[in-house]
Amino acid sequence: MPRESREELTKERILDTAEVLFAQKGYRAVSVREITSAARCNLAAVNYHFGKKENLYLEVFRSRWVPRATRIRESFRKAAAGQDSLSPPKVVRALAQAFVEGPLSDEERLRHSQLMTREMTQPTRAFELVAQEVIQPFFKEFADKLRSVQTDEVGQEQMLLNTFSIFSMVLYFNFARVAVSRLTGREYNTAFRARLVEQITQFSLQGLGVSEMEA
Amino acid sequence: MPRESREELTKERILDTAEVLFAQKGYRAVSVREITSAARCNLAAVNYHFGKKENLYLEVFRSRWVPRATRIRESFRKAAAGQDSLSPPKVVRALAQAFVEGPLSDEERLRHSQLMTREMTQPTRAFELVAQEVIQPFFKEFADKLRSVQTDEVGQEQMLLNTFSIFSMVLYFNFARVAVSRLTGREYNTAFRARLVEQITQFSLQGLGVSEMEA
DNA sequence: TTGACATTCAAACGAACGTTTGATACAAAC
DNA sequence: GTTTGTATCAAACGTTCGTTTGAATGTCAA
Repeated sequence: MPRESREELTKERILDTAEVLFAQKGYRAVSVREITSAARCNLAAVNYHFGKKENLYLEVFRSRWVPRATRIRESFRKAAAGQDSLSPPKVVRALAQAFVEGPLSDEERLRHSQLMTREMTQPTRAFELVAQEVIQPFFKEFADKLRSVQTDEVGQEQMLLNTFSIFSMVLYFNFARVAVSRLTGREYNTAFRARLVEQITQFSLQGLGVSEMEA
Repeated sequence: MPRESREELTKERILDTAEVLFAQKGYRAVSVREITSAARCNLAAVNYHFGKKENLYLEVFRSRWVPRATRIRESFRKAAAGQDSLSPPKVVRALAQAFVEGPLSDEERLRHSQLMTREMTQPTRAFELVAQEVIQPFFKEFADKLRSVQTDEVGQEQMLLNTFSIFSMVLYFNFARVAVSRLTGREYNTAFRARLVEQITQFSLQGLGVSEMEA
């Protein structure tokens, strides 16, 4: 058996398994023994390939999470570019679709949101990676695109907060699916996900159907 | 020294300390030794007063989290009742204020959101308590109040999803404050919290300032 | 065939974990 | 004064943790 393929097989298997378990239970709740036995390899393999457990966690973000975030971003870019003429509703819908219906499988989407939510609630060293390489550039791209098609002038901070508002819904409907499912009584199937895209888009764009403002 | 006060002092000190640490680091990442040494009591005190670590975690929700959630709910009720005539903007603003500027101190608010977010992402036995005694009745009360002042008819599921959308922002701007602070460059002081209430209210009610819908 | 290198493995390391134990201190009840 | 029940304490329990070790195995170049 060729050397490289064998080496990579174990290493890749550990990364795949570790990502699933870290997303499900969090860093501390997953033991190295649990990872290696699920990945069908020896206990010492983690330390051999990654040095220590913490490095494995970082490598999961580098080699799995970031590429997947890039796929989402490209999906958004593609959905937005596919339109003849862009408008704010189309940009927002493209974002919601990329995240909720996008290129990921259902399991991937759940994992992705869980890992990201974990880093947002209690940042580790992986947060630097996530913030610099993914969140910041993505926010910038989305805000630029939205600004370019909006008629009225909107300040930079207002733009950023609007982006956060949209992202909060996108993330929430993914990571809190247990609570959402329980309270709505609906499973996260294709129909419900389409419904959520509609909800995020419409809610972001027309609020609660109230035109007059001020309390 | 009277019997009850001594007993309660230690027990209450453990609960206070445990809540802070569980909120900061999560259940698994906090050891019983860490709690008892921070609470200045003996290691065995946790098992004496609560039986085991898991029961302590549940008791934190029962005796600390739920009462605080009740205070928030009463704050919302009061803010909404204080108005002469209710309107959707006033109801939404009352909710955002109750959560972001409400009766809690800044540390309390952070703890509250962190514990809730943890239970939403990976529910434990505490989630049942939270869902039944707090989230469900609160959602119902908010939805009823909003429906009663809305002119047009809105379905029950639509109402629920709208509530989720608002709550997603409220929760997100609390629990993800590290990310929000980093990307906006603003601290979570009084001024910024007032700004966030404005953002949540306005965003919920008028969207992005776009009146025409459909993509 | 030999030597160098990469990978896997069973076994063990010390440290930290949740929990239990039995002694001690102390206030109230008899 | 003795008994009873509650709370605290130091110490130890057995288990699990992340990590290390050194031998065994396999692969390729010389």
